[in-house]
Amino acid sequence: MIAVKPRYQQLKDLIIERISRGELLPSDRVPSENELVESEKVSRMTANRALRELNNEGYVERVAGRGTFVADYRSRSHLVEVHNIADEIERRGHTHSSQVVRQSRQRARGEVAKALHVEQGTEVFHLLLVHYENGTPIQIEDRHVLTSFAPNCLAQDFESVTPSAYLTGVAPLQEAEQVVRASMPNAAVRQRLQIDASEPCLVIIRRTWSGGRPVTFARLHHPGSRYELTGHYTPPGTSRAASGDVVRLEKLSQ
Amino acid sequence: MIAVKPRYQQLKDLIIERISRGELLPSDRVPSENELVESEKVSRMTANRALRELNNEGYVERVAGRGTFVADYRSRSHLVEVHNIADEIERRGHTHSSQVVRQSRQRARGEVAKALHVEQGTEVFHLLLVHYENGTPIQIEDRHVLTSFAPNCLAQDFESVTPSAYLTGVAPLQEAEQVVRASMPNAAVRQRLQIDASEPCLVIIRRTWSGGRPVTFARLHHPGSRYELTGHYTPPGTSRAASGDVVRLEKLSQ
DNA sequence: TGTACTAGCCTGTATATACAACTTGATGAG
DNA sequence: CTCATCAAGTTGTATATACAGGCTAGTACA
Repeated sequence: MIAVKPRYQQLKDLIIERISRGELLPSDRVPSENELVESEKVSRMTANRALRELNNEGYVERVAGRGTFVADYRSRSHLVEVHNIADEIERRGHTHSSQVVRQSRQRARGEVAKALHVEQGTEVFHLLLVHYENGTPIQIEDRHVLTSFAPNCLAQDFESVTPSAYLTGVAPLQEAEQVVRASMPNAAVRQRLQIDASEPCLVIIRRTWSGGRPVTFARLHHPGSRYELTGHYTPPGTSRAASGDVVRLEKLSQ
Repeated sequence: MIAVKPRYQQLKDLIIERISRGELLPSDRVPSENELVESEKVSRMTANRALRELNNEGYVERVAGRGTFVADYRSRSHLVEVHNIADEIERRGHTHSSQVVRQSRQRARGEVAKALHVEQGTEVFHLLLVHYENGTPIQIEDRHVLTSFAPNCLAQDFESVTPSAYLTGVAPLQEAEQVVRASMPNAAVRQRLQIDASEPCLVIIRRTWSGGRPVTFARLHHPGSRYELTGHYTPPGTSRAASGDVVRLEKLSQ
């Protein structure tokens, strides 16, 4: 990277930097175009391009006549397709509840240490909880979190605020990796999900990054008969098809 | 939509229109900024904004000094996360092969008709094939295609070109919806995938749209022990993390 | 013939300017 | 006190202009 970056990109980097170091928080006001013209000695069109692109990319929200504001992490998380199970259930009009099974400090071993890029034996938080939809178990969340990322993780009441919601509130999750597989659960999982030995699980293994390093590692087990993962993809720039047009796929006989 | 669209958006719509009606094909040259200045009576900056945004959105590729060209549908398909199983296998350095089980016309019934938004009994193409990775079955592709979308579907040799590759070549797939679930396969599926009765399947049910309506409907069965779905998400505008940094998750003991 | 060079087109960026539309808060009239 | 109006600041768009740098084809030169 010997070549100097273009001016508008420098402005974008500057603002992204301020956001990701927590200097600018969600809904905070970002310098206006004219203020950037003053402070950064650029033309208004250059400042406009920087802010416009940050808007397209979901970092900020712009309101004509008011200004530019840091976007809520939550509204940006759809980019990452990281669904919050509680929101998902609420959206279906059902009631969500959860039960914390374990909430402790633990030494990271094996794949947990590897996934989080830390030395074997490093202290991490370990959360184990079961999520219920209308009282029926729908997900086991087995999550490890870097202690440096969320220092007061032990004090949280994760039965009222889900770990996912809490973590996206602590800092923006900038990157995510997930693996989805189908597998037969062991006895402990079966018991917690209240399923019998013949039912498979949909398992999601997910790592999320913040500030350039992995900060959480989660294994999510779902009963195959009660949960499915849905995704809808439209290329950007297309006028959105009315989502009412999307017909819910019915249960398949196969 | 009473308000007139901004000029740059009109230009974008114009070009997207030409692309999606097949007037402009992949790698075709798109009018240059100066040509748009002439023909559409706009300033060069407005033409620049239109083409630049189309580039960001993956519709076109721009090369300084040469011009602007329609992007290959394939390079855009990552947006849709529609992986071509053959490419995926090749990327792992393995060999892909496939066997056509059925390739016929059929009358759409039940959920197929519903999914494709056609009347019960409408003629559609039905494809059933098995994909192999190094000779081991890895996917059953059970796909229905609108006859109007791909008229010469029966003449295709789908053992040399996968349906996915063929269909993205026919026209750009503009929208996709997929559902992922874990379920126990029936005997027919078990036999084709060469798995025993205790192994679950990862099932992907996918509809893709083109020109505003659903054109294909596919059910993809994978052996749970041999296939997993991976996804990696980065918000746009971030300088890409070196992908070598992404550590492959190892098999979990559960 | 072959090679070097250049003119001309292209994208990429940056600036200055202009006007429209929206929002908010202050100001002034009733 | 209340309401209408207005001024100032903000984003959104559009234009004209300028220069840098990449690419290509054709031309001039050896």
